[in-house]
Amino acid sequence: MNVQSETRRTMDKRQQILEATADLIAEQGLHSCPMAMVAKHACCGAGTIYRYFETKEELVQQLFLHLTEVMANHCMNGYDASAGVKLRFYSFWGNFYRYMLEHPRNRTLMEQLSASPAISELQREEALKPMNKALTLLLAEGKQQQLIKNLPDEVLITTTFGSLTMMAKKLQLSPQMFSQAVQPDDLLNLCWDAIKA
Amino acid sequence: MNVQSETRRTMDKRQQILEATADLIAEQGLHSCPMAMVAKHACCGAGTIYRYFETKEELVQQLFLHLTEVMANHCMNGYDASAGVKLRFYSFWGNFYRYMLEHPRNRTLMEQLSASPAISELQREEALKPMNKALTLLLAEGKQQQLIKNLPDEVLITTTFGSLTMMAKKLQLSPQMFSQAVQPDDLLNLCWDAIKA
DNA sequence: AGGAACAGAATGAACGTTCAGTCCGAAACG
DNA sequence: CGTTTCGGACTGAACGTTCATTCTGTTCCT
Repeated sequence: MNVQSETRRTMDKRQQILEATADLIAEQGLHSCPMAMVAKHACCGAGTIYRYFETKEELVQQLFLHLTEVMANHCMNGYDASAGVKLRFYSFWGNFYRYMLEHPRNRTLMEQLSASPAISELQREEALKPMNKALTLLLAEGKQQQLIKNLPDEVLITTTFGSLTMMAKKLQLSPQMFSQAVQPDDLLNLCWDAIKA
Repeated sequence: MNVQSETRRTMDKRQQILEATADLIAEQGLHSCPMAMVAKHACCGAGTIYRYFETKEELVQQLFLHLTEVMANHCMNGYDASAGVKLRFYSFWGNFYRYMLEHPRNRTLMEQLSASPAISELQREEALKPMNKALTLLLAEGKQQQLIKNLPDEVLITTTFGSLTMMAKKLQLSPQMFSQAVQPDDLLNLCWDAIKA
C-alpha cells in the first residue's frame, strides 16, 4: 500500500470523526457531546478516536483549525487582487457573509469555539492570519487612495467582521424578527459606508 | 423580621453566589465551574446554593438575566429622550461600548452565555427588549428625518451591536494587536457612518 | 425549645480515557 | 496456490474521576 492511499484511508476516518464532532457540538453544545456519542455518530469505537486525537481537547482544536481554514478559502473565492479596492472589499466580505449564511452549522460552531476556553486566543489569531494578509493589502491601498478611513487595520477589520457575523447569527437564530428580507448588498453597503473616508 | 430585611438578607447571599459564579465562569468557562467551587468562592456550603437556585442551570440563567439588566441600565445612563437623533445614538452606544470595555468580566460572561445552549434564544430576546425599545424610537425618528438608512431596525441595531461587541472583545483579548490607542469616538463615528442615510 | 438556615460529607450518574481482546489484510512459508 | 503467522487498526466494556444534587447533622436566631 503506497503512502497516498494510506493517507487517504487515515484521513477518511479522521474526517468522519471531525464531522461527527462538528454535528454534535453545533446541535447540543460543547459540553453535551460525550466521546461515546461522537464515536457512535462516526461509526467507530470510542477507543478509535484516540488513535487520531490525543485528547478530546485536541480533537476540538483540530476541528476549529479545519473550520477556519475552509472558511478562509471561501472568502478568497474568485478574489481578483488586481481589481479596485471597493470591488475587492465587496468580493471578500460578500463571500464571508454568504458562507456564514449558507453554513449555519459551521457558523454556530465557530461561534461556540471562539467563545470557549478550549481554544486559546493565540490559536484563534494564528488561524485567521491568512485572511488578514489579503485584507491588510486591501486596506493599505484604500487608505493610500484616501477611499478608506485612516484607522488601524484591526479596527476596520474587526468592526466589519463583527457586523456581518452578528447579522448572520441573528438571521439564523431569529429569522422571524426580520419583517422584510435582508439583502446582502444592503449589508455590504452599510459596512463600506462605515469604513469609507 | 419584616419582609424588607428578610429580602435584603436573602439577596445578599444570593448575590454572593451570583458573583462567585460570574467570576468562575468568566475565568475558566462554563464547564469548569463546579458547584463545590462556586460554594467555596461564595463562602457557603454546596447545599446552600440549592436554597436559592433549583439547579445549576437556573443559577446560570438568573446570572444572565441579572447581567443583561445591569448592562441595559448602563446604556440608558444620562439618556435624554428629547435630544437629537445623532446625540442620542452616541450617548446610547457610547455607554454600551464603555460598559463593555470597563467590565471585561461581564463582557466575557455575556459572550460565553450568549453562545451557550444553557440560555435559550427566547430568553436572550426577552432580556434585550428594554434596550430595543429605546432604540426603536430613536431609529424611527432618524428615518423620518432622513438621517438614517431606510433598513429594518433589526439590521441597524444588530450591525452596530456586532461592531462594538467585537471591538471590545478584541481589545480585551488581544490588546497588543492595536499599535495605536483606539478612540471610542472613532468607533462611534464609524458606526454612525454605517447607518446614516 | 423549636424552627429555619446552613455546611459539607455522601451518593450516584456521567464522562474521558484505557486496555485486553478481536478482526483483517498482507506477507511468509510450504 | 493454500495455509499460517504477523502486525496494527479497531472495539467497547471497565476504570477512575469529576460533578450536580441530596441528606443529615449542626448552628443560629427568636
